[in-house]
Amino acid sequence: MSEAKPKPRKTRIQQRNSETIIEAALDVFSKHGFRGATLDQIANAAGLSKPNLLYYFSSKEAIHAELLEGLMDTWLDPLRALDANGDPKEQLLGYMRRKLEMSRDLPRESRLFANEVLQGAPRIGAGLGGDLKALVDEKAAIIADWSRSGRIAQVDPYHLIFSIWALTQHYADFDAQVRAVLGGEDPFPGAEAFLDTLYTKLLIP
Amino acid sequence: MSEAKPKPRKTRIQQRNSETIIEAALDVFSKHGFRGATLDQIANAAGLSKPNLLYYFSSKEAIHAELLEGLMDTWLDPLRALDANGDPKEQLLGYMRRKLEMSRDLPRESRLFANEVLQGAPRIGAGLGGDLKALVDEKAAIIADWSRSGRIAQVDPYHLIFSIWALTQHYADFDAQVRAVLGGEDPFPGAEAFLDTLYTKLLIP
DNA sequence: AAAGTGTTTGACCAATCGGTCAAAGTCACG
DNA sequence: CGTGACTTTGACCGATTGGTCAAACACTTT
Repeated sequence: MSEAKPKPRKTRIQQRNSETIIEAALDVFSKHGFRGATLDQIANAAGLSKPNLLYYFSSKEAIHAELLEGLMDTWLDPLRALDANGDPKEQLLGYMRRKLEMSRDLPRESRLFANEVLQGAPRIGAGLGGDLKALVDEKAAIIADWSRSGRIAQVDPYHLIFSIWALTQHYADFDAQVRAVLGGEDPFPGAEAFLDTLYTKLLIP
Repeated sequence: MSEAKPKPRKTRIQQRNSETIIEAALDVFSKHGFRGATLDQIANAAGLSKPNLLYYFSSKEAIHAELLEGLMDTWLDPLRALDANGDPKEQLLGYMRRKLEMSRDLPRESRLFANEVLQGAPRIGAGLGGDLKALVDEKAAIIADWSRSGRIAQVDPYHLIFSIWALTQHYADFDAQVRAVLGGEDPFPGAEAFLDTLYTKLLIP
C-alpha cells in the first residue's frame, strides 16, 4: 500500500522543527511509552511550546504514528539485506551482528517498538500482519532452502529469526537489567562473542 | 496495651478483596504499563469502586509495588532451582524449559516485568542490583565451574543466562508480533523444539 | 514600507487523573 | 439485640492532560 499523498514540503523552518520534534518525541516515547509520555515533555525536549508542537503535528497520536512509520523501514533493513545468493552461515551471522549493532546504536528505537508490541501493537497491528509477515515469510523460505539443501543445520526458520530478534533486542530493551547484573560493564563485546559462538554451533549441519 | 496482638489482622473479606485487586491489577498493569493503567480500570476489573480500592491499598503505587514484590520470587524460582550437583546439560535445559513454561502460563507476569525494566526499572532498581544480581552471580559461578571442568562447552555464563531470559520471555512479551508472523499458530511447541536443539548444540564441549 | 504568508504564544478549556472524606451500610460478637 | 469495628460509596478536589484559539510576531515578496 503506497499512499503517496504529496505532502507539500514547505519551508526550511518546517523541515527543521519537524525533525526536532520527531527526535524529541523518540526520546520521550521510548523512555515512557505512549501513554506515559506527555506533550509538555516532548515540547520541552524539543525547545518549543506545546501549541507550537500542535502546529506541526495535529495530535500526540500523529507524532507517534509518524515516528513508528519512519522507523519501520530502518528496523527491517537488516533482514531485507539477507541475501539468498550469499553464504548461508555468513548471511545469518551478518544479520545477527547488524541487529546487535542496532541495539547498541539505536536503543531508543528498539524500546519504542518494544513498548508498542508489549501493549499488543494497538497502533501498528496492521504493519505486523502485513509488511513484516510478508518479509519474514520470504526470508524464512530462503533459510528453509538452505536447511533443506544441507548447507546449514535443520532448524525452524521462523524460530531462528525470532531468536535473533530476542537475543539482540534484549540488550537494548532490558538494558537496565543487563547492566544491573553486569555492574556497569559494557555488555556488547561479550554479547557479540557469545552470539557468534551460539549461532556458529547451531548452524553447523 | 495489655494485649500483644499482631498488627496486620486480616479478615476474610480483606483477604478476598486484596487478592481480587491484585489479580485485576496484574491484568491492567501488564496490559497498559504503570502510567497507562488507571485506578478506574483496576477498580472496574476487580468489580469494586475506586474509593474501595484505596481502602485496601493506600495508592496506585502501593498496588504496583505489592504486585512486583510478590512476583519477584516466582520469577526467580526457576533459576534458584538450578542445582550445582545435577547434570549440567540437564540442569540448564531444565531451567530453559521452566522459563519457557512460565512465558506460556504466566504471560501477564512476564509483561509486567518487561514494562518495568523497559522504562529503566524506576520502581525495582534496587531489587535488580541486589537480590537478582546476587542470585545470578551465584549461579553464573556454578556454570563457570561446569565450563572450566569441561562438562559443558566454554561459554560466558552471564550471557548464557541472558540468552535464556531473552529467548523464553520473548514469546510472552512480543506475543503480538510472534502471532502476527505465525498467523495464529501456537508458537510454543516449535519454540521448545528449537530451544532444545539450540542449547543442546551450544553446550556440547 | 506594506501586505500576505508562515510561525509562535499566552490564555483557556473539557476531560481525566489519583486521591480524600464524611456518611451510610454491613458484619462479628458479647 | 446492641454496639463497635469493618466495609462501601457518592460527592468532591486539585493537578495534569491533550487540545483550541485568537492575537501577536516574523519572514518574504512586491
